Amino acid sequence: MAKPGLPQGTRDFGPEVVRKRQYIFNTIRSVFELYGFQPLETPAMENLDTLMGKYGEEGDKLIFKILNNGLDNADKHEQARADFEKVLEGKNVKGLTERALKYDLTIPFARYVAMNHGQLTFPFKRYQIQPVWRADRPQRGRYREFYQCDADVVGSNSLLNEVELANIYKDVFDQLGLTGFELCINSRKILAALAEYCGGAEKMTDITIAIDKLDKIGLDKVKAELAQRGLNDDQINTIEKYLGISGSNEEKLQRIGVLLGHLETGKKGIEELDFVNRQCAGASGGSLVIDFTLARGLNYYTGIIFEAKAPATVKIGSIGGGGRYDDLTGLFGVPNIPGVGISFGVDRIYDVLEELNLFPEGVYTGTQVLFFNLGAEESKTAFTTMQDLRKQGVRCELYHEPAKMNKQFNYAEKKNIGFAVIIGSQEIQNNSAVVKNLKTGTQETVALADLSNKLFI
RNA sequence: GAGGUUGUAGCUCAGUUGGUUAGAGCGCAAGUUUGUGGCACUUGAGGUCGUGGGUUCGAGACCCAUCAUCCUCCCCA
Repeated sequence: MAKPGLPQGTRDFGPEVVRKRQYIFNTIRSVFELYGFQPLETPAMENLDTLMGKYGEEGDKLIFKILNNGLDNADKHEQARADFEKVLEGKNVKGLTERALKYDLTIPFARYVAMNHGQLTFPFKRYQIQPVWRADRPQRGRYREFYQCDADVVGSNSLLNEVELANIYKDVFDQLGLTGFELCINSRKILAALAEYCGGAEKMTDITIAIDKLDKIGLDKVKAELAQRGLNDDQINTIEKYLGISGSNEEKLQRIGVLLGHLETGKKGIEELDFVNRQCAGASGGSLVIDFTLARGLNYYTGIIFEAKAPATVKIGSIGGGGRYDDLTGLFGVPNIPGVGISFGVDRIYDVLEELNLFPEGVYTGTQVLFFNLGAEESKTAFTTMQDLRKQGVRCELYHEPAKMNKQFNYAEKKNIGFAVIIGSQEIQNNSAVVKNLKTGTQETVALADLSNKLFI
């Protein structure tokens, strides 16, 4: 028999880990609900052509494709072989792969909105917490299956939505105790204006990809990359000026105005940032940072973009991101539905909380009371007593077989159970039970009838 | 897609320039203790050294291949 194993980049989650993950999910979900977002779920798989071409050239390569069933059918052999030849040339063929695992939650959501826009009440605010898959090479903080938690508002152009989303980030990270996170914000319009100003509007993607790496590789390497991507010295000098902008949010806005304020798109972008910055200043404190180097890879963003960064001490980088897309459903034939959304990367948030030791004690609690099993007769009484407690909402279990107390204590210890209820022959005679607090070691004898009045915490 | 790292007990890892019977800690089981745990002590179980070839009198160690893993780049959460 082959050794059991997991597909690369996937993980099992044991009981403790699930509890901790649930803690994160619940925190995020409750904040989403608090802001009036409604839940949505979409299938694990989508039609391949729903996904292809939405994430850029690199993204297409990272989509997990699903091999069609029934290819071994003799009638289809010839067609399958021909199709395979095409795949070897790097093409996608419906005959072989019609479906794919979803790559993110935004495109499936756009597909859903496009299919249901007639029935939806706009603005439609939905949140979605589901796994997504990427055929990436796994490494630190990067998996092939991971969860995203998205919240999007579609059908509204108001920048108030951006403000709300920024505050959701703050609320969630505050509740998780993750002080020191940074919410970086920029506008694609400013990036577009920069490209336009350089005289290379069509080079916007090249420019954004390069400058996004500034904090990672440094100015010199960014300039080298810009040159390699076909920008001339003049253009690079302008970009260097742009990247050199620093100071407080207000100072940055003032300085970018000098550089790009004369351009229509630039002016708009600055107004957007200014509005969000002002609105958040009171509410969300100092966590909002205007960062002109923030670019984000996904092509469909058109306005404000967000990126939540873990505290610098944890070298894990982005723990969430999002932005505005003016015409997402246009890709699916339904134009003029604007939207803005954000995403939390739970797997990375988990790693950050773990590293900073921020999980609260409470997440580890499971069973509250272990009933000892001291024999066939004794365990009958224990069982009925236990069922009474369960009706009161106390989480209980009965040791699965008669055993030495030693063993049963150890079991309780391992499972971090707070109380033992011991019912032996003596207790049965007196209609009582011994309740022992396993943390403190103190114990008392309680009448069976009074047991349900006890608080096992 | 490119580059590198590591694979030895359930887990974390030692294992010298190639040499007889492959070790430790933790965990597990039993006992000291037949109704009171955590500690301590004693004893025990558990390995085809990732897999397949090769070099050698002799390979856990050296060579080749292969699989897996983790990490870096690309890109991303």
